[in-house]
Amino acid sequence: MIANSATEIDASGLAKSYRPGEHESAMSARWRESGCFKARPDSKSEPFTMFIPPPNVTAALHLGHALNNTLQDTLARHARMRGRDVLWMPGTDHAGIATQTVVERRLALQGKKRTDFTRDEFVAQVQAWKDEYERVILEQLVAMGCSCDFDRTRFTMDPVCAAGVREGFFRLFKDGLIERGRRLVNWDPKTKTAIADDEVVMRDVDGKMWYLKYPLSDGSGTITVATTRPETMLGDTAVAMNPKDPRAASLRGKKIILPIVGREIPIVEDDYVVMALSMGGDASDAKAEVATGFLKVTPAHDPNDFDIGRRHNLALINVLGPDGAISDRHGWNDVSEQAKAFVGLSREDARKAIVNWFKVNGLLENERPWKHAVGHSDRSGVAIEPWLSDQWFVRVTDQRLRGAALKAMAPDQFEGVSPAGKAVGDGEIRFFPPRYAKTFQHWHESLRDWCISRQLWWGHRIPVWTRDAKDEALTQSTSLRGSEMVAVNSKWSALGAAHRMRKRDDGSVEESVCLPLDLEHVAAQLVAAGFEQDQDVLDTWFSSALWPLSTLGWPHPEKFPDMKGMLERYNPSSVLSTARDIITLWVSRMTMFNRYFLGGKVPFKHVYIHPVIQDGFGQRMSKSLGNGLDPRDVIHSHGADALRFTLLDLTTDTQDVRVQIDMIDPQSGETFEPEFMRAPSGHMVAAPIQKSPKSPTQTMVSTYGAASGLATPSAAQPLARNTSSRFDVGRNVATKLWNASRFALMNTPQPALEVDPSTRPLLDRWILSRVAGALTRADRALAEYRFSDFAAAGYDLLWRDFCDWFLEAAKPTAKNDPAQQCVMACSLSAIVRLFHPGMPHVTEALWSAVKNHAACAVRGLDMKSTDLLATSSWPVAHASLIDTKAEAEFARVQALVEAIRNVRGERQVNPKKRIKLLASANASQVVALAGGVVETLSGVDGVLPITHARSPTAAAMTFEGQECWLDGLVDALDIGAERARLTKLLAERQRAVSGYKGKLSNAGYVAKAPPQVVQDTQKMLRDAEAELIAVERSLKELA
RNA sequence: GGGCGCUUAGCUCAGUUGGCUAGAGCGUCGCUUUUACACAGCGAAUGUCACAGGUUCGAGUCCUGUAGCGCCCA
Repeated sequence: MIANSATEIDASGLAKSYRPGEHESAMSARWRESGCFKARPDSKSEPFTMFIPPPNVTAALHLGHALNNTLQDTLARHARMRGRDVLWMPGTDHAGIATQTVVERRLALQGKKRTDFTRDEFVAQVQAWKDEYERVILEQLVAMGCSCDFDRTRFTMDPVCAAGVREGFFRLFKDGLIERGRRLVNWDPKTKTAIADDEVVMRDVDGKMWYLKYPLSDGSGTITVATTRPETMLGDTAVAMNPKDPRAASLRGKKIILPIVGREIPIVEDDYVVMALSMGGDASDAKAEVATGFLKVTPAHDPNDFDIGRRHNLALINVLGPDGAISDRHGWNDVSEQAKAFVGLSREDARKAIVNWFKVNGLLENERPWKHAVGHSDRSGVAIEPWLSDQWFVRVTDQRLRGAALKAMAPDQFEGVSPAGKAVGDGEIRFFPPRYAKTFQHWHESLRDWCISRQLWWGHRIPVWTRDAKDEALTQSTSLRGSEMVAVNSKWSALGAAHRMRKRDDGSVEESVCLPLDLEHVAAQLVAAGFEQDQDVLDTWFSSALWPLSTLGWPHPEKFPDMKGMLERYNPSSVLSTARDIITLWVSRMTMFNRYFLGGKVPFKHVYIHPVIQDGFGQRMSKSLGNGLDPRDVIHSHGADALRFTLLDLTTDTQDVRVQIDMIDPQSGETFEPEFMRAPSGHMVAAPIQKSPKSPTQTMVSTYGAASGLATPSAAQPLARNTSSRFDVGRNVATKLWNASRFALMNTPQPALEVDPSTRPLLDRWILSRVAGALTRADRALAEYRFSDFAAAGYDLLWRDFCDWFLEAAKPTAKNDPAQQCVMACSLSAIVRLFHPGMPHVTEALWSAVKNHAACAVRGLDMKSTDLLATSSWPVAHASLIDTKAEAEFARVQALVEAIRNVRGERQVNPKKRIKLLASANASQVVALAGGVVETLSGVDGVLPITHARSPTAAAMTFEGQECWLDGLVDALDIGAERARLTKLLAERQRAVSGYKGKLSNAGYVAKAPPQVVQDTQKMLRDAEAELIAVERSLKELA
């Protein structure tokens, strides 16, 4: 019959091979229909909770997401099988700047701008983008097998989350933890918005150091300042020097006439100034070498100068506009005739023009190349501009926030004396791997206030209404200190709003009213009274920081029918699994907010930081390099379980993981290693055009080629998708699991009995002990978030123990031994369960057949079965199942089998050839212990005493220091080959003997090492010596 | 500049209180298409554990220093 043999069902009840595509969506459907991923708030079981780090709706999930979600799902499924009530909360993040930017970029392709639309129209466009990608993301999670409670899927801007954001902002505002201030922010002149410190990436730039001469006002000469930013000199309000500088005394009290502008500015003395090398500067400081000892001070355009300005009470003169161009409309009032020429120039043009002015006027002393780090916007890529503007800040440096976060750390992970007290939540957060606790701690110790306003349209609009103070009496009665916002009592506060006032830099007074959600109707009254709602939206991380609260309906879960009791039950969560760079952006802020809003409760008990996935060259995967992998492509080429298993296997806790990129030939479907080249940026990338491995005339475009625009995919030259042969491991495991299950099931027709392991032969006791050991190993690995070890526990049990030894050894016996069938079926059931958290689809597909053996049991191995594997129990092995004696004995069996196989392999004997073993005393004993297993596994069909006559072609071997012979291996002896084999063995034994002798001749070793270690060495020496003698004798006989 | 890691077989990585004649997977080389699996089985080869010191009876493992790589924060 010519049938599709792969789909043919055999005696096991399973198809002949596992094809992921034929099972995955069916399994997903079964899980969904059963509702088994739903949290059970009413259950008595202990909850196990995770909040998914909500992926940005900017794009589909990449391999890093696949990794993190695989790890979380493995934990979730493991916990579920162990009877926990699992809530894995899914959702997505609106990702303010990032999403707005992708939509604006798409509009730009159509020649349109954001400002061509009204705010509402534009937001609707972004919303459409969000809907599309949210759907894709959720589909990807389902395709990967993630067991999220999808009915509870949240979005950071949905009404439930928005209510939390609104309340969080209101409370912080009311409590004085949110304030407005004119500060230097990281301004992105391209997107025209402020960005947070951690959205700034430092990049080394090949710039220049310019040396500008500034004349002293008394005409006594000039001093030279060194600067990398000459264009900001228009805003200089002082020149600073180090008080220790030898020239300080003679310059003290003098003034400078600022060139171009003509402004008279003081010379101030400040320790911050780096002294010139020639004036006693520190030779180990690279800056001393380029420094002149004089620093131009521009408080409005440099954070360090801002600090100097504060110390010396200097004026802030802002000479730049929001687009980064020189402007006289943002605080620069003393524009001279000469300076007017520079107004309106971009910062790049202004730099050239200023430098040129100094050159022309003989005031440019020098210029030299200077490599230095410049902050760039993570989003738009342009250099950020420290810029003065009114922004909203959360005072995270307040002890109620920062202090609470530090106190949350587990005391033994805190460096120094832990501040944790006995309050709720103190000392409860633990990091895995522990080294990341330091990152968390250091971040808080050097924290600055968090700028939360963004000049965007996409996001949570700031719920504050502002106007110039109008109520004179109220203003008079309020004691305004500096620029601090002060709470006032008013008709608005009487309604329940928070009303605060502050004095602006220019002396005018501003009043702000923040409305909680339930006072939304007051907004109209505020507007009528001349208030205007703030135009800005909140930093994305503000809503993310509330994720563990807002997704559970905080502050009013009673308003949402399905959230009753959820907050109390599922917050804190069990573990947060996330990426390294998120510790500062997210972990910290969730900790501060959760503790602040929930009476000290921490948002999670454990924080697991997963590794970063890199390409084969150790580079981060990125769209522009085209070196990313789409999980959907891997699922297509290898299957979801292969993807998952491989990712688990790669996740060790010491190193980031490398996944080298391969390509799929779109014509043949074949995977091949592409040709790489060095991109102009210095990165290694796949060459834009690749040749087909099958037919070199056929070409295709790499993802780098398409991303860089160096090649355009077409019908003749299609785009080649990325994959990686790294995922072969996972695919192979799925296949092995499938085939092993089929074989085991074929050999276990109807075992319905309970077996007492102690009545079973060595082989059976051994495999059950191995199952128990693997379960212990797997449980411990997951408890410590060592995912690679979890994967290895399953792999070793399945492949090495169950397939290579147990199934092979049981082949001749199982068919006629119901008890052994029971052991086989139960071991298989345990293995399939063990693999389920990592490889849910293939195991669930197997379960339809495996569960039919639920009637058999092994005493000491507890397993409960349900219709679905996902809800069946995790196997529990009692201590009685661990049989150290059986393991030790079986290790001897394995050693003997391997010794025989070694000789067979070396002599290239056909595996089918049956041979005779002339066994030593120990070997005979092991053969007897094994009850036929040695013969089965080593192809021996007769065991004779060592004294038995042997043919001239027999080969010598040793076992446990005793000589044995194998006879009947070959028809004619190749003396040369045999001599080579024995000579090699001889050298090996000699090396061993001298090694052990050396150890034992060391008096210190014998005297100080533990007796057991010394005894072991002595035994190994005795065996090695005996074997050496045996090999020597064999060699002699050969000659 | 500060912090955190990493450097072990051709490649990717394990190696949990120091006991190791250093392991796995892939790749390589033999033998085998044996009725679970060639996405397989059996066997083999391959390492001055980055380098230099130190502690110790004993160091891949602990300490110090050097070099290179990576990430985070300035």
